[in-house]
Amino acid sequence: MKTKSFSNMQCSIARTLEHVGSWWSLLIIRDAMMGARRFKHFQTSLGIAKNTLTSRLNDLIAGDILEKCPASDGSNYEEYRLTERGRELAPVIIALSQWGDKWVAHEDGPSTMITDKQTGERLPRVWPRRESGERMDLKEVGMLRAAEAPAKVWENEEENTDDSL
Amino acid sequence: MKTKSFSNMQCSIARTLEHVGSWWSLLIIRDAMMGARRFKHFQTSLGIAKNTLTSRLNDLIAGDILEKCPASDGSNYEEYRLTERGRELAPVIIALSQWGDKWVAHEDGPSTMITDKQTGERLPRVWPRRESGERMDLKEVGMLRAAEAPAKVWENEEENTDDSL
DNA sequence: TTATCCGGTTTCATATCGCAACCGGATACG
DNA sequence: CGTATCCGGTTGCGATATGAAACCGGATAA
Repeated sequence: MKTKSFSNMQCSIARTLEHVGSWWSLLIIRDAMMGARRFKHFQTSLGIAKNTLTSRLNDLIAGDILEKCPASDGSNYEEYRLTERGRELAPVIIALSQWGDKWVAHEDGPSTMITDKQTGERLPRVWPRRESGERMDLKEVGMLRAAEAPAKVWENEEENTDDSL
Repeated sequence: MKTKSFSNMQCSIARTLEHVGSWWSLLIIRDAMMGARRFKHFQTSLGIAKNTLTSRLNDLIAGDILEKCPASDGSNYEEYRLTERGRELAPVIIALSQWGDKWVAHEDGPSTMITDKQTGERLPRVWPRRESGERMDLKEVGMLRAAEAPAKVWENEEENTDDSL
């Protein structure tokens, strides 16, 4: 028996989690975004078992999030680099980081700062906005079932169907 | 032997994943954001095993992401609702959804639309921006180790230390 | 030429998860 | 009132995922 796969679900969130939803994946991607390239970087930074790391790295390569390429330092080894798909996960990583900073901060303060490289300033929170760039209130955001999608099981109930965002 | 915990890590991303990093957590939160309230809603929508769902719901309650409160439909049952902490995970959910829409879309199209309730329009992508609201290029975003944090293991190497975002 | 580093693989014990059966209290039905 | 069904679980079991430690072959360093 396999652990259930999300890949057949139509939902984009489920399909994304199929790629990055296991325990270590997002931390590996975080380290890659912070400059980790080599097996040992990930291994010592994360304290992950080597076989598990091998497995997760291969999954990320199979999902085209990372790619293996010749080491940039001249050695014969290879290194792991983010693909564009991988780099575009930055909003997810940043959102997770900022939520953690606000709600579950470590007593010593955050260990990672997400900044504007030009100014060195910390970025404002990644947040839903209108086309104009204006920040939205969460109450203004709708998460709706697309017309073609199967009905939510809790729809057509007596009460209401508004989402609670 | 337990699966390794992230809670002792200083990194906010790891600390957040401690709450929402297991396979089902974010899908449960997604369903809650789309209006799911009752045990059976989650169970039939996700196709998750009941004991696993019980476990995940209790974890989310322990993490103050969900709370149990009397049912709004007058029955004697209870229902699960997002706390404010939970609602503030919306940027994470939206970022995951939008990444999936772009990179791993289902052939039938996305099943979930994230919209502006006022206009019904789809939201632009959640993305790092400056205080002004201007969208940033990922190359302009820095993910830096805070001064107090332990050094990254790949720092002080011959090559360079710029991150690759 | 020997020792160490690097990036793994293998083996084994434990932990997590899916599945199906069961269960007790609440509700619905006749 | 009596029985059946719904709801929200719990229990037991087998399969999968993970961690720890030992081992390994090729590249590099001394």
